Amino acid sequence: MEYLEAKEKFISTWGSLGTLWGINKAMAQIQALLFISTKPLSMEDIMGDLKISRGNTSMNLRQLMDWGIVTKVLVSGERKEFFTTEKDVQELARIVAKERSRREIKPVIKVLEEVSSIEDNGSAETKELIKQTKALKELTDDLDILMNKLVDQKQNWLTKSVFKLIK
Amino acid sequence: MEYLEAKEKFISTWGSLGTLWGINKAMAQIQALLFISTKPLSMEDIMGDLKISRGNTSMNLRQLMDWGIVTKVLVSGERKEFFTTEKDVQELARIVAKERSRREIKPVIKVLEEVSSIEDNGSAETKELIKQTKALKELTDDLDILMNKLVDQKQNWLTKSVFKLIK
DNA sequence: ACAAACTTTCAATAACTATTGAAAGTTTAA
DNA sequence: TTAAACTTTCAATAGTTATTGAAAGTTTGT
Repeated sequence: MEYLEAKEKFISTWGSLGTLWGINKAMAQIQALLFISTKPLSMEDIMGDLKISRGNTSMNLRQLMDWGIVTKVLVSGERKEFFTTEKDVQELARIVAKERSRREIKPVIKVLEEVSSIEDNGSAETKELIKQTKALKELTDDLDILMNKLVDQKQNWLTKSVFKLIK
Repeated sequence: MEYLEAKEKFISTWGSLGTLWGINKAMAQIQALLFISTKPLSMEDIMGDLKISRGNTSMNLRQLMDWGIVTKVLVSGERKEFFTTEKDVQELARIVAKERSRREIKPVIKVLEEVSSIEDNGSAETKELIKQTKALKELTDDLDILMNKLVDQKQNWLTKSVFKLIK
């Protein structure tokens, strides 16, 4: 496989994986492109390479910056703006985990809490609703805490400590 | 909050959370409804309760059965089919983790493997592509293995062992 | 073998989400 | 202060995915 083919394969796969970590295709592709680039890229570079419009590029770069995954860099002697992404996969995972927890998991936990604490009027239906949402709340809580903790251990958390425990 | 309001809140929240675990709204809502129901429900019951069409109900029930989350049950004296979902959250998490790994993560790992093992022709671009996709491949691999292992420890895995390690 | 009771399929369409591109906005250099 | 170089915004539109509903298919009881 040639460089160009491999690059395209990577970008398109990463793009369609976007949904898995909750972002859209263009956003994931821009991130992928920056991730394997040896130097910061301008908006022109990105538009040209991914064949997407200026507007689309602008909006998705902004979102990536909101996530904290992409940052603007100044290239001296250049007027236009250039962009890079976090290059360290561990750090990338931390950011994504934190953001998804904040944006998606936390709000769900809040609803589960509310629902599971309605008053028990004695009916079987109410009892079941309380029981099941409580169980779901506890699981979601545990997973969220685990995710955040794992991802806080800055270096080598996975291989270092967790694996030996559960092998 | 009354039972009905709580029930609706739970179903709609769980439904919109569907994307988080990679299924569509109707599918997640059907599962939610079954999850808090005290008895198996028929297609009529589900259509009526969620106000969705017969076709939609049929297709999404089928998908839930493909995932292994919902099963048909026979209710004696009844001609129509009834459905229940796995009621244990731990077991539910196991099934979902296994399926997502198989359907989404494994294929991505395969592509990352292919891309990261292209021949190094010495150029900086190629070196970067190899380096970064390799790092991504290793992280994804680790997370996938971790997810599957955690979820294999049938009972209490979370609270029991992992938490004390990383607290 | 028939028909009633039920489920599945799938083409049409509705609903939603992403993308474009041109106009408006901003920054910079002279 | 002007205008060129650049970025952002957003209404229009394209593209994608979900939903409907009616026809076709299946099963069961008589």
